[in-house]
Amino acid sequence: MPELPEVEVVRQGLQPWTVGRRIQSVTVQHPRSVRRHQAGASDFTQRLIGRRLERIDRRGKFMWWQTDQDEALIAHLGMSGQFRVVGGEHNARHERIAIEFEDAQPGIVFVDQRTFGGLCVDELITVDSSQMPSSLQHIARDPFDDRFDPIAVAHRMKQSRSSVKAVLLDQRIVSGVGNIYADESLWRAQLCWSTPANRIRVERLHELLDHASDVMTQALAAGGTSFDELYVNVNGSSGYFERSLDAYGRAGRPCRRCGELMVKEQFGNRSSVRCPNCQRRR
DNA sequence: AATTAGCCCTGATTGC
DNA sequence: TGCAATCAGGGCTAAT
Repeated sequence: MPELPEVEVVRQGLQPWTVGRRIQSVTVQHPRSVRRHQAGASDFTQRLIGRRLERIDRRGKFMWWQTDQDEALIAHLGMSGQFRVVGGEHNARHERIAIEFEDAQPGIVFVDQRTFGGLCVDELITVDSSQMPSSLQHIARDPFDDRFDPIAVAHRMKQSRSSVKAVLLDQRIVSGVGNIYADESLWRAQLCWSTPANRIRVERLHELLDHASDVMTQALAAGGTSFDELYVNVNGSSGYFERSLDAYGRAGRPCRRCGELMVKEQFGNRSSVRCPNCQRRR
């Protein structure tokens, strides 16, 4: 499940292969992968052909290229999206969109088994002195953003009666955190996922955000978390942060802090793993 | 307005 | 053995 560190690995991997190059052709092989582009697949293609990609940015789990027409080519990996650099013939399983460039260098393909991810073209606007795609205005700054304000975000979290995990996953409050790094952050902060955010001292919420930033920084340094071939870098290589995970995927195994057996619990229609001893339910 | 449940999707795994 | 149910879950929409 690509979250902020995995998306950042992909962004950095794509940069040298895409920025400064002009698009020659775009092939949409699956309509669902451009469903966010309201005007349809042919409009998507027409807006991109002949455009030069100027730079690639990211906020939370979204990334986008700025084109020489000052539009944004937005990408979200969803659950299983990948970008692969391909030279010559390519026909990968679950290949959804292919982009070729005017020079003779390799193109890129968007591969996505479950098609939760996708691409679209959108206008760029300036919000709060940051340039970003219009359709991503509701996405809050992530902990890697220079202007991320953990004190303000902690106070915003403190106002919610939802569970602290639901708030941590709310991309309108803080972006980039998904189920893996939410469980990791809560384990480090010794908080139970179900505790209402407004019942937690704001100082502890601030600490939780610091843990989130730390664990994602460490995951990025390790090249991200890979469980299987569903998350890989543009060259097909996997990250190795999985071996460093303390909570996610460790149900039934001893807590690395106290030795108690970790438990898996239902959280909405997904799951949470916590230590029943050092992440006590209030 | 705030919060939560449900939907989309495919393939590996589990259960009968 | 074979088929069906289950699980994974981000982001959006609908319902409460």
